[in-house]
Amino acid sequence: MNKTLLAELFGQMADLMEILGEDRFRVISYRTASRVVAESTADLEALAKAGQLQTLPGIGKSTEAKILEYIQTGQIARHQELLAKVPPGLAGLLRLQHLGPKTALKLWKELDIRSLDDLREVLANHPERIEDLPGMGAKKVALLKESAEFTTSASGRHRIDEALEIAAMLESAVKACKGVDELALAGSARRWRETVGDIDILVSAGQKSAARIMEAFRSCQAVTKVLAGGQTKCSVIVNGKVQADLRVVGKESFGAALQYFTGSKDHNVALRGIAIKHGWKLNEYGLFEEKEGKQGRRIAGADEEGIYRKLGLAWVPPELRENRGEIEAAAAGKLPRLLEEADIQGDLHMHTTATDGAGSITDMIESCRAMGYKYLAITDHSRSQPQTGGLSPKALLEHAAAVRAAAKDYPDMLVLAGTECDILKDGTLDYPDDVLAKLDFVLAAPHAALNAKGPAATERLLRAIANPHVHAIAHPTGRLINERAGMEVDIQRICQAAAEGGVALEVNAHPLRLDLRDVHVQAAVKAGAKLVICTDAHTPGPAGDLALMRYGVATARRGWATPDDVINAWPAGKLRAFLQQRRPR
DNA sequence: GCCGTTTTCGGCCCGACTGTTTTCAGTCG
Repeated sequence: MNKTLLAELFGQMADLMEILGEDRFRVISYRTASRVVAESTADLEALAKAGQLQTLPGIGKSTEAKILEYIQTGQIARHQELLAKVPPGLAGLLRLQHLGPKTALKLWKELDIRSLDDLREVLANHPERIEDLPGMGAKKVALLKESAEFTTSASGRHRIDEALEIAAMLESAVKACKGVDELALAGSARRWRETVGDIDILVSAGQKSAARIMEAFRSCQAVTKVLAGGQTKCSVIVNGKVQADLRVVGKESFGAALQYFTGSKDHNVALRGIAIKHGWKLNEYGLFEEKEGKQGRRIAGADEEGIYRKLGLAWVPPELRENRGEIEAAAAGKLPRLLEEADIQGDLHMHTTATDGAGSITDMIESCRAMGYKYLAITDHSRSQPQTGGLSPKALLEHAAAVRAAAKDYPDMLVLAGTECDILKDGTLDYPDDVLAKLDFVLAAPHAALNAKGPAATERLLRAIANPHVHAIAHPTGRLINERAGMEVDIQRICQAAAEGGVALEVNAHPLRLDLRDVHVQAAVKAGAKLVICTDAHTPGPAGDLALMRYGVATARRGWATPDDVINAWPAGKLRAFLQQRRPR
């Protein structure tokens, strides 16, 4: 069964139902089902067999029946019914900005527009037909033209590192403005999601300064277009591709606005539900008492902590705000002490000039020392990666000797001679066991045949985990964000095997990889598997690739990882003991 | 369609901005 396809199916059903004007809460249910299926790390078929699907939040009787139907027949009758009522391409119109379900319905019924291509054709040749529809006009047509173009050229989500770079530029421009009291990054960037749809910046300032701050924001050099600009809110496009929003609120509302605009939406909806139970109302201006349906006294709002406290919750780190159990944990005082960047004691995945790295062995040791690390591992590529200059067994052993020789000059550092050894297609390793046995640290990693799905991909990793010389699996799925989906594996089996075998799973910190991803980390933590967070550095210097550690730490935090779960947050002695228990006796 | 320390029925988050309007509907986050 394909989870991604099932999730898309539920999403498309929601779109079609929305166009048909069906009950909006029912539509929300289908969107929830889509998200839960997409994010689930559980084996849905096993859950289905056990009659346990309804234990998933947001999955009830009706959705369970539809999942069962999908497993058995590969389709859902209700989906087919919807497709019979609405042209399937119509849902594609909803991807456009300024075009929602009502407009899509109107375009179809009045002008027989059935797809994005149809819409483009009419916009190009007969725009007056759209302009003359009730509720439409010249400006609306111009907006649609623009978003039809934008959707092909520059839509979608942007990598977190790219988003943070743009955010920093915007922040410094706004910060320089007089009258800015507080400034913070909000949205999914503050939550450190792996991709960001748009950048949200929040400022507190007096009313008199708001207009000037807006102006500073929209006149930033990199701003290529202003989408909207009101009294308190301004939306722009930066570098022709990334949307950024600025909101200005009063000081008394800054915490409420920060909470509100940080999201996620699901987290906020749950918080609002708690407020309602108390007879209060929560919005971006504060937490308010309500009297006879009217907004009463503000009881919190200046800072986030106050809002969570009033609602009976511990303050929730932004990385956890996805409504994946953090609210229950915050209510019970059981939020984990999340891993922090300062906990990291070393980096165990990096390359040198021996293969495709840019620094020498000593460059990398010096760089790690400058990072304040206590240990590192040099892990160059194996022979099946000829494009990287992968090492033959003989070259590998010579390289290991060179690493150990260099390490003698650094008695304060633990330097491990290692490898990033290919996991071949059948799950065997690129070096024989007797070669691997001579190393201090063996990272095994899949590099080729990365579009494998199902049991074969899972078995491949399980076989690598079973090798007694392997200490950790690097970038286990091989996905590249926005470029390659990677292997679809049964993550729960992988985590189980890793936990039992004492093999760590890497959270590759490169913002192109972030592999394991957040929900996989959460599955690993739950299974008791240990993690190792590494940068896969190919350049030396504390400002080079080694500095990417923060993305890995953030991803681990999003998966609820504590320092105890992460072997390179441990002291050197404990790490050594962990690695040595793998040695076959 | 889901869900339940007020509920198995009756709720389900809330406000800003825009365009086409003349008090509001649609879209967005």
